[in-house]
Amino acid sequence: MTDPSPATERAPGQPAAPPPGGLPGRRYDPSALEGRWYALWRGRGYFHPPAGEGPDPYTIVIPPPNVTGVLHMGHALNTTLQDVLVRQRRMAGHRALYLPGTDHAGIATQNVVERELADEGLSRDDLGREAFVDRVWAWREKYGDEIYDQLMQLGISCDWERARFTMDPGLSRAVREVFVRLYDDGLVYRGKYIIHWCPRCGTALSDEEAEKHDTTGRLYYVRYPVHGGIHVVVATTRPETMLGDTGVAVHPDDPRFRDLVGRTAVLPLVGRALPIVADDFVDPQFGTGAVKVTPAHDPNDFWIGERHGLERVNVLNPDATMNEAAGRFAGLDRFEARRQIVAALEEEGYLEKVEDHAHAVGRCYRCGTVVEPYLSDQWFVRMKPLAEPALAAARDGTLRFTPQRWTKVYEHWLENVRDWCISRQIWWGHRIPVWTCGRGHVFAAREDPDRCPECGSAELQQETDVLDTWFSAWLWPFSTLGWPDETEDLATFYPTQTLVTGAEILFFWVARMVMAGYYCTGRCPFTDVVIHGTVRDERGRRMSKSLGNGIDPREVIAEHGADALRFTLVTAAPTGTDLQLAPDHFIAGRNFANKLWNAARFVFLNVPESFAPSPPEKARPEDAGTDGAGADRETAGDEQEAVDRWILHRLDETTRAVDASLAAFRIGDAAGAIYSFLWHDYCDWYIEWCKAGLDRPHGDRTRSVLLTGLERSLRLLHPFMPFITEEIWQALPAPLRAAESIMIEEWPGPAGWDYPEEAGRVALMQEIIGRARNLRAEYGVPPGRRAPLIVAAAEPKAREELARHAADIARLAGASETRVVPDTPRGDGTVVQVVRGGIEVAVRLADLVDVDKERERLTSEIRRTEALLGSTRHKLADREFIARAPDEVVERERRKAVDLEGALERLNDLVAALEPR
RNA sequence: GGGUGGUUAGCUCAGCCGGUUAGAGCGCCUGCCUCACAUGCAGGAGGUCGCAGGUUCGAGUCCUGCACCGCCCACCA
Repeated sequence: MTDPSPATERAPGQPAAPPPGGLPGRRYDPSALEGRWYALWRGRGYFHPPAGEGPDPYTIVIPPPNVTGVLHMGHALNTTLQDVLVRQRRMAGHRALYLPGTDHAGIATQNVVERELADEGLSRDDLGREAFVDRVWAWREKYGDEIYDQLMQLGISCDWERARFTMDPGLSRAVREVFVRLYDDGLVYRGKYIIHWCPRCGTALSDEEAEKHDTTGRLYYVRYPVHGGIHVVVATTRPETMLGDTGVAVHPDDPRFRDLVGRTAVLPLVGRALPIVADDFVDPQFGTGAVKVTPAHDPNDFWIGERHGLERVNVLNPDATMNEAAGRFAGLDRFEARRQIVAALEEEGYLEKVEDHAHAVGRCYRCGTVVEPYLSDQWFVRMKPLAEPALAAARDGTLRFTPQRWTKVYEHWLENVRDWCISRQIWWGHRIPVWTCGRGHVFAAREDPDRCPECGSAELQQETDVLDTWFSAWLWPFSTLGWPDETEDLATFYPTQTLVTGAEILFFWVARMVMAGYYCTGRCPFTDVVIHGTVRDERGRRMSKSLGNGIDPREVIAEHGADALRFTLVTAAPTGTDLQLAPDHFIAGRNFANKLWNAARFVFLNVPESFAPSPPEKARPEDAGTDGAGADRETAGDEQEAVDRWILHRLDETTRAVDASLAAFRIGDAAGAIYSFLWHDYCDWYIEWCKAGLDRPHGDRTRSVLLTGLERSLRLLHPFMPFITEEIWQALPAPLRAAESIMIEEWPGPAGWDYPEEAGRVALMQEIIGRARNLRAEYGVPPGRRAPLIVAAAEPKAREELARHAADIARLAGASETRVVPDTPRGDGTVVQVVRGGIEVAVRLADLVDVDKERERLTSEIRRTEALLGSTRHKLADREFIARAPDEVVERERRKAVDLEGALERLNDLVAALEPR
């Protein structure tokens, strides 16, 4: 960050960065000023709202990025959207808190440090638990705040004094508090169930952490002999698990197997006797209608086994190699075992057939390894009771989703929620606060205990597992504010208002936060959940490190500035659907910044430093009145007044549009409205109009409007492009600046500039000018050539109005003068364009171009075009060409032909127009 | 299997309560270095709104069905 002192030392009203009377350069250069402003804002405490009594708070908590992370486009989008909302509310007078922080990301971080260790030829076991955890902490100390620097570069207005980390002492205390409460309430339990096991990470995962990937696998049909020469055929996708089979199940009503129920099958390769049981779970339609039952390796089989008292035989080691129960296959990796078992089955005549089979395979969300359903002792949270208030909140509107459709997804998950496996067999994280004493008493405790509360035994053993990283994340909205203590921060800023996130963590995080919010604080932790899309590359692929298709936000900032990045991201993000981004897109944001910069330069060049702007008046009732009254009054106005009023009217319209869009979280629309106003209304029309208006009698009024328009636009734009708006705003005349920074300046509301009559009139003139420009372009009029523009209007009133603006119309249309007449002259080579409301514009071609020369030019152009079209058509008729040329070349030729046909038609029309009628 | 989003210009997308001639940005074509900006200005070309029905005076817009693409969920091994 750059030293802020140059900006702070500036005397009031004396902008230091831009030289007095103007802004430097024809191109906006963000590189130097962004860091300077950020340091200044932060130094002045704008990011740090006080707790306690005061104006309405507005709180957003950041979805804490993984401490291992570097800023990617997803973060840039997510945090920019949040920052827009926070900055806008801050300007609107709220005590806006944007609370930042990072997540310890248990498995992910442990993996990173383990990889680092591996490079040194070490494993975590070489270090031991304590040393390893120290090592992770050291890693965090070194790299953990990197993402903060990156967020600062983005201009995110987070309260860094309130930054939190999920393993902070305070948050760790909150984790323990919740765990113990849940434990005491009977909502946490321990048990031996089938969970998702990642053999690479060596830990259990929650259902959500096992990502389902559609895969084409194989379905193996295996014959299991039953005594008496008959056999039963079962189908399996994981033949290696058959070594753990302890039964065969069929549907109770299936006539094919009625006689088999109660008998035993023999497990091939192993020889174990398998009871054949009848169970409703079995689908007679699928496979052969008979299922091998492997209670230790399949959740369904586990429950079948429970119902029928089948043995559980675990054949896998935690690293997914076969264990000693696998007999001669022991020691093999699961997939190698699969190959060998299939081969053995085939050899021994047990394999009936193999079919391709599409199914979903779970993979570890951290390392991508195929997870194994695995029987083990784990800790779970009973979710049903917690889900109820969370579900009610969505149903009764306490909790709203934007876009709304996510409500259903959220509800569906909660309605079918299953218990949450929260224990992880890793070392980095919150260790489960449960102890067992020497006499077997098990208890949970908020503080590390000295002795067993039941028997006083000092021989205590703490659980070795740590908690799922989401077990701290689900407390985030209140643990960060001091909970379980009744802090002032908590009282002031909780519940929060808006949660902005991607859909991919709706279940992991959002739904669970709502559950924890109700359970711990009795309140919904936020009122609005805004779901934005995923950032994809130009081919629609998710941006990711492994694909190498990511665009690094830091590079975009370095090249184009943070404002350009923010603006492009926000405008490219449609509400709730994914956004595709090519690197070029950021040029649009950069260009807009440059456009604004130069508009400001124009204003400063045309307003003397000493100029004292007077605020534009509000419309009085008669201004906005009926046609008659308005028109009467208008006859009194000067020629620039309508345009001055028009731009103010448009500014108010824009202000309302921005407010409406932001209120509906259509943040891109809000940015688009400001863009369109600034570029197309303010720059393209108003500034051009003003170039004459400034020298007219009411030039100072126009100067005031020019300044007002710029100043209010800057405020509207500030949440989106904080740096450039501050830089320009600081160069404005002092009377326009109430606050010391635009960041804390008042958010503009509509100012009562309702001038629909003038707005309509200017729109008409824009159209007239547009038609006139079109005539010039169509007939290839050389730039310097001026000729009278004829504007015909039947209505006397309309003629009167148009006559008042004749000079501006002529100037902006590039005409020598504007002749306002009752009827359009016909014949004599006069060409006409219809505007609307009975108004037409016309020029005499002979005034503009040499008709004979033009006819000649057009004729030769027609000949050239015809020749080109001929050869293109010839090509397209050539079978050889069609067959051999690449598709896109043929397609290009096709389009070329269409274009040429259109051009030819136009040229012929033009020639016809040259002839006097 | 269930759910859900999409299909509109060459590309990326708007299009809200059904209502003028379907819009924007980028790209493309033509002409301009007009003293705020060539990161710009002006003009222009380009669309059977996925397909088929239906409702309606009127349909990108509402309804039904279909197709394709995507995402989420799911205990048929």
